Amino acid sequence: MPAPEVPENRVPEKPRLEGLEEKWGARWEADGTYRFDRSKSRSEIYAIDTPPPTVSGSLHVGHVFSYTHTDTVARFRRMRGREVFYPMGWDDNGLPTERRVQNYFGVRCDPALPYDPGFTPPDTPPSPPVAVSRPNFVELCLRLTVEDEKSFEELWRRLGLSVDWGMTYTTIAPEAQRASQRGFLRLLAKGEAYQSVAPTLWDVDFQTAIAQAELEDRELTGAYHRIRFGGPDGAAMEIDTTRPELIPACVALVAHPDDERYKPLFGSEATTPLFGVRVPVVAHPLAEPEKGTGVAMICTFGDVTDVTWWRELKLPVRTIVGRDGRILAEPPDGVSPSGAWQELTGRKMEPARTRIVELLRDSGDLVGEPRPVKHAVKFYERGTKPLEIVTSRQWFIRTLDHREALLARGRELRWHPPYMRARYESWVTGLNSDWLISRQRFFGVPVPLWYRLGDDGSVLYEEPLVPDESRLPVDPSTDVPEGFTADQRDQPGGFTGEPDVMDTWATSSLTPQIAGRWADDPDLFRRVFPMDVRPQAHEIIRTWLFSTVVRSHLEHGSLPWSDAAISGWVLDPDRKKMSKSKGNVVTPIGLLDQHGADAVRYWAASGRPGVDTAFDDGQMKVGRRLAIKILNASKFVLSRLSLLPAAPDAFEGNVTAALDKAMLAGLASLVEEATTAFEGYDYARALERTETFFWSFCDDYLELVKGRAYGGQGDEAAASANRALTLALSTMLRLFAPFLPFVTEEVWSWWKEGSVHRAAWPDGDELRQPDADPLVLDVASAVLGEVRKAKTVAQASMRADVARAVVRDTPERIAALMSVVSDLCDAGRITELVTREAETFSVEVTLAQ
RNA sequence: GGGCGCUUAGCUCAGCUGGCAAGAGCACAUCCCUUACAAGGAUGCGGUCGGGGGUUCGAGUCCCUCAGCGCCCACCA
Repeated sequence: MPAPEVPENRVPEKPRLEGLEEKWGARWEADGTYRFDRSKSRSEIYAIDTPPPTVSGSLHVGHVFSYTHTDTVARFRRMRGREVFYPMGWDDNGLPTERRVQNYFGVRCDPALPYDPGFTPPDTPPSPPVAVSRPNFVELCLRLTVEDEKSFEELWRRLGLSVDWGMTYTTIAPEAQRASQRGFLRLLAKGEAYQSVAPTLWDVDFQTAIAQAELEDRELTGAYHRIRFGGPDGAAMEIDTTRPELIPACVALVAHPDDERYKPLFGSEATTPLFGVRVPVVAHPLAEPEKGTGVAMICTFGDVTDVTWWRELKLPVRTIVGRDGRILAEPPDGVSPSGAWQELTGRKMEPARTRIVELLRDSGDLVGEPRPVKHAVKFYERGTKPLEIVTSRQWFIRTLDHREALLARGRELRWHPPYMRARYESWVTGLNSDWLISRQRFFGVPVPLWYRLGDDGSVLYEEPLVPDESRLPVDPSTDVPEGFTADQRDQPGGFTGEPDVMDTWATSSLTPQIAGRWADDPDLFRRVFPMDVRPQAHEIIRTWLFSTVVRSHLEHGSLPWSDAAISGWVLDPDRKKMSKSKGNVVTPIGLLDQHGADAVRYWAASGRPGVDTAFDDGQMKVGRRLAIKILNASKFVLSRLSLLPAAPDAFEGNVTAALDKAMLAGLASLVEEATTAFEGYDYARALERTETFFWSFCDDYLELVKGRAYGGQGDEAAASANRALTLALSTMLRLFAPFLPFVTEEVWSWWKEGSVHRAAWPDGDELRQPDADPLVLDVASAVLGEVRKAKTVAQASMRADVARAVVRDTPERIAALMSVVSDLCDAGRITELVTREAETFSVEVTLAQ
């Protein structure tokens, strides 16, 4: 049978990985391969709530790791026939951007300054920094983030993320601000957002309030100071404290109600050393008799326990710490401005502590010497100084009232891996305050409110002026509330703008609403919400995941998504989390240059869901080798086939050989296993199984079938082999496509029309042959292995001829072996194959001379 | 203080509902230029599955307990 004319053989002579990323990246963009079709209905769509990376920093290996995980799932779902809604977002509002802009341009924001339309930043950052208005500052933030976002997009394209780049959002853009402000106003209308003047955690460097979710504990070395107070009965009362500088802020001494030592003193008064202020001795169950002397001083405010005591015992306030972290100029009520106060005022905490210890030692009120102690101190996670507690007016969203409902939402959500839910549970269970969303910062979404001013110029906070939703987004510092004119700003009887912005989480908690264009495109929103999956890292369960659940629960009465896929961290080889500060970060673009995108993705996809994974460039080399192997094996399968460029059915023919059927049966099981794994978000298992199958396919099946495929056993036998080979290749390419999008697309293009990434995910049922016996391939592989071993032991080439091979095995396996004798003899170059029944398997090999 | 996870070859890890005379890759050793692949291929060396106890015909796999590591949470004067 003469081979038909081949118009063009698309299999390259020497397949290479080089150039595939540029080639296919451009093609996917031109063809709109990953473009989202918004005409599809909710049930046809698979919607992903992509984490928007913080653009004021750089993408690191950890990002590459976790975004690859999501991309494999997106590609799987797309091939399964879902229309995948997979936008990218950039988180560009908030403190990180402010800090970067300050350093990059050498500016600082002064909200009191007027806007300067002609402002251009100096060429080199000046020191000290130039003060600029808030609108000027915001302009600079926008200018810098646009640049960052370009480079981020470039990296993601190199990595091969299958996002629709036409749907990108940013958290500072007007659309995001509109969604964020709308969400806030609706909570305000429902009474779920409220303002309160209360002691809150305060960062003295950033000079802003901090939410519970942004706290972290750090171990510091401090010292217990035993301090003598004047007791009510004339005797001394001693307390232990790590913060003696707060003595002037002391408002009471406290002991446990059942503490017999102090029971008689409750209700009487003690006197503070140095300041001579009389403070009550009170009882509260939080005081621990075993700790120190059993008596503690309550200050306003040294820590959150002080706040609890102060609130529950209705104590007065003696504020001594200012918002800049220094001791105030004016002493609190009852403290004399002369004497010890003069020694402390204006000092920061550390110097104040040093000084007051000297004073106490001089006055004889320090008992013994300070005893060093290691203790946990609360910090803002981005901060460098311990947090103080400052009384201020702040905005909150109610969470405590909804604790049970939020726990129920956590149980409704499907977690991958499931044990990650424990982190959510412990966070929600441990909530101790509502969600503080206002920040005294500049580059963020403004709290969209104004306040009426009284005739005396006082701010009437109780009467916020609310903009109509149609006006959003508004900036209260420049926009004017309905019914007022600009010249009434900050005038008695006029209005004033709310100066605060919302915390970045208050906006990013709405990523499903922002990406789905809740405020601007209700039709789209209905098609994508609630979404299918939130992929994210475990460290931000208490912030991003939690806050998103809160917003969706309060606004829509539902979960924001049905599944949460939690990824782990990348650890450096010393098992520490990779981070910039440790100086062990490898740049992602360098990795892609060195190993190639498919190889890097292979490493990433090998990391189990939720599991912290070691950075391992050995794995990337393995991934690269796998990609090369796919090129070469594909070339073998396709290159000699005469009908190559024609349609897939050019390889029509029946699979008749037992060996081919056995291989396809194994492949069918693989497809089912990979599908199940992917549906449970276990991409790593899908990859591992596919890879294992592929290597044994190459090592054993390909070797066994080679001679027959070339026509060594006649046309019909060759047809079976070639049919099975192409079927297997087509299947494996699709199984690998989510992981290795570039190399699979390349091979696909050699013989198929369209993108492999829009091809249908394989179906195990279509591969399975009715009378397949998997044993055939197993036995043949085992015998082939023994023959190879014999050749290796004899230090002979694999081409060496085998004069005679005696296979001993069970009758069942011998029967299976009989159906592949010709293939086996071809592959092993065996002249004579003899079988003997035996209990255990063995092969006796005699090489030809 | 409470909780979660991990502990399997030198290294990085699989091992899902108990059947494994314990697996992969890397590294290492020996051999092989074989027409898919020498930036390859073949073969091999290497582990009493953290310790102890229990359930079971049978445990890396289930239960108890101890230890180490990591993380999450906690009102840590």
